Amino acid sequence: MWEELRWRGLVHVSTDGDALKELLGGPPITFYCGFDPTAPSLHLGNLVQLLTMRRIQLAGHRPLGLVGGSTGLIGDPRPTAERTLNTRDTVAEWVGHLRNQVARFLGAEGENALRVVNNLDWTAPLSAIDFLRDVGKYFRVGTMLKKDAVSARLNSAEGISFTEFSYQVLQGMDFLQLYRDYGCVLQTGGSDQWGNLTSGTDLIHKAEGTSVHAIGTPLITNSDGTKFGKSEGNAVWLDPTMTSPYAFYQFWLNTDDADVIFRLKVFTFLSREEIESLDQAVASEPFRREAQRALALEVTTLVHGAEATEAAIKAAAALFGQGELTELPGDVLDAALRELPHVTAAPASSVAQLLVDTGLTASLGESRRAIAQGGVYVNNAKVADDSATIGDAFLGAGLAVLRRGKKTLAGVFRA
RNA sequence: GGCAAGUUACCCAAGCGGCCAAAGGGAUCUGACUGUAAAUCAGACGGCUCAGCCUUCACAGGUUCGAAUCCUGUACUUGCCA
Repeated sequence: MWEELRWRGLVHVSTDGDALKELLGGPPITFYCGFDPTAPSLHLGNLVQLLTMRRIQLAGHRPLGLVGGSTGLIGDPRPTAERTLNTRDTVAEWVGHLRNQVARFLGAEGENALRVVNNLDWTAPLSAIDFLRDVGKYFRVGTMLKKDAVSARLNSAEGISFTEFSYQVLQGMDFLQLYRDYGCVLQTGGSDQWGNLTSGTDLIHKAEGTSVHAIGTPLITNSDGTKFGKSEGNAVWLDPTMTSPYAFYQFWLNTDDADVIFRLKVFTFLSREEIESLDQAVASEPFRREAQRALALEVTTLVHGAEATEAAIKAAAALFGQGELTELPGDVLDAALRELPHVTAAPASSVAQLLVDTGLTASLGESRRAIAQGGVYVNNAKVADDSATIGDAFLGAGLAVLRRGKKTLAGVFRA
């Protein structure tokens, strides 16, 4: 198991490797990973953790999925800037969403079924005095200041609030609580969380005299230096209402050659042999994008299921196909457009406004610019005039394909 | 609590009375080339009823024909001292 994780590149930092190897190769242990509600949905960064947990679960170990009902109210310090606090209601609502998402990826059946816990359950009843006496005494300020996230902020013009500074203590408490309640001896998380992970192992060492473990997975980056997990500048979410399965599939399909093998290791359950064979394919026939197709298929199926994935593939085939749109059966095109952002509109609607309505552009000015730059198409015909209306461009079934650039599409249905 | 410095568009960062919708870099978008890659080159990058107009340079007032630039107050941030 340990070797498997290492081969997939999932271990960036960890506590003692030999001990972990033994632990993961031995009888079932209980381990946990936490997810803070910073948004209504988890994103691709969280997916790394979810799949890592699943791998460890498949080796027979018992996962605890922690949702950060309390830590989400405090905010994990980011290196750049202080977070804006969300209301308690908002956080509580997001916690609910995260619970469901976490449950989707981890088996709920059998000996080592997923158990979901919420750190608000043990944090909320704690008084400030108890917190400072029973927990605070174990933490040395010098150590706390050395954590990367904290020191980065201290050295910045932004500074850090006491609230965010305290975050590591809360996360340390979580690990201790889970150790006591469930015998949890391993925590996984992103390597940017390393300071918070060790906060827990240190606390348990001091409070209980036991050594427990932590694994930090690497931060996923793109080889060209841009930020991973952004499509069109927006985050890629696991929630299908926030990122459609179609957009999700497209995101993976557009993976850079230089990154695709690494992604397959991290984000799919394909075997070593299968991935190595795809590696060959990238080297010998890159233009076929076999590895990208496999990646997009696997990950979309994991997150959205086989049915939604099939619809996304069919939609892509229809919209990116070589043939004329008019030659496509009406129902195929109709289904494809429903996978995309779409609106209904009257023939008198201007193309520029429809671009805004479908989210292809952010403002009319941007629409005009895009048209002037020759980047807007209706049913694959370039729009030349920024005052154009959708007019009679509707195809037989009363729909039209709006495109910006090469691959950003939207559907328009006749009102 | 005292003293000092700072707050510019998505991010970093210039500007220090008119030539400023505001240099430069990054990110992003479009075009060319391609494989719905990458790299490279070119253009765009506040909003609009777009040869013009409107709203921006922390916030609120003021000085001035004219302010991102000067003055006053407020908020926030940082550093040093207590």
